Amino acid sequence: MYEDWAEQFRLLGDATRLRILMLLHVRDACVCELAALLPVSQPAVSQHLRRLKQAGLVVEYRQKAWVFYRLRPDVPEHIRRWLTDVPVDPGDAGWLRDHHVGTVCAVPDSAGPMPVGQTQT
Amino acid sequence: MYEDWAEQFRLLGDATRLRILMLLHVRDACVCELAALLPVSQPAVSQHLRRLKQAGLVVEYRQKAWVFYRLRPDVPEHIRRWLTDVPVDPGDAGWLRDHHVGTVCAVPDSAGPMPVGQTQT
DNA sequence: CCAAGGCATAAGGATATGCTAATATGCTAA
DNA sequence: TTAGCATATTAGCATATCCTTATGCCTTGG
Repeated sequence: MYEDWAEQFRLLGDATRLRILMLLHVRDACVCELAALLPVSQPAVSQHLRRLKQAGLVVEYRQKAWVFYRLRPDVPEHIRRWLTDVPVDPGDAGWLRDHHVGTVCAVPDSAGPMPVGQTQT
Repeated sequence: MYEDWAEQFRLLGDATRLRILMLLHVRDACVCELAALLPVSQPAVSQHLRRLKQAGLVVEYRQKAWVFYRLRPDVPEHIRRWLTDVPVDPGDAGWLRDHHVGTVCAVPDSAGPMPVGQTQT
């Protein structure tokens, strides 16, 4: 059924949503970071993330006060290829490098995502 | 700019339009054939074809009384890859095999597309 | 030239989509 | 427990999208 495939293309067919995916391709990020970087409101970000989660492209995990999102490691092969064709915005990549949650969202102490096998700096 | 990429994904993000692309991937077809096969009106087919033409994915050429469309041979590499990931509907492929313009559209005499290096049967 | 059919375009309507503002919910830290 | 912030959800709105009907244009064959 072409409708299923069309829906997958449609999922990537929005600039904001596609940008979020590319950002998460660089590194995990929490909602407040994305909302700070993107030119849309926090609810808009949440809604996009919900769609991406329901489509099985991202997963969420809590870290301190924030909810981080990451690209699912087992994203369908073809979708991963499609995303690989899209170049990452250097500005976005730089922003992610130069900021961390504590800087952007102003909360308790400072902490970044440390989900799997990483040692705290 | 992600908007340009999103627009390309959006172009494939409609079941009817995607189906047309997959049909043209099998062989060239004229508007009346597509309108006969697809569950939408002839103007709807025309409008989809116009979008595909404007996006540079297809070209048209006249043959007798009909306007045939074909996939552009120089479609952007990445889009060709994306389309390759989508399986062709066997039913559609069969329909294209079992029908030709004269059968479907009922016009003067019989004739199929004979665009490049082919000899008339 | 005329008639007939293929095709394109225009107009209108129904639905989908993406956003914001307002609000609810949930954690965290004290 | 309570205050404060992060996030999710809801409602409403503006726009985009896709369809149909109506219509005009063009080509073909007589």
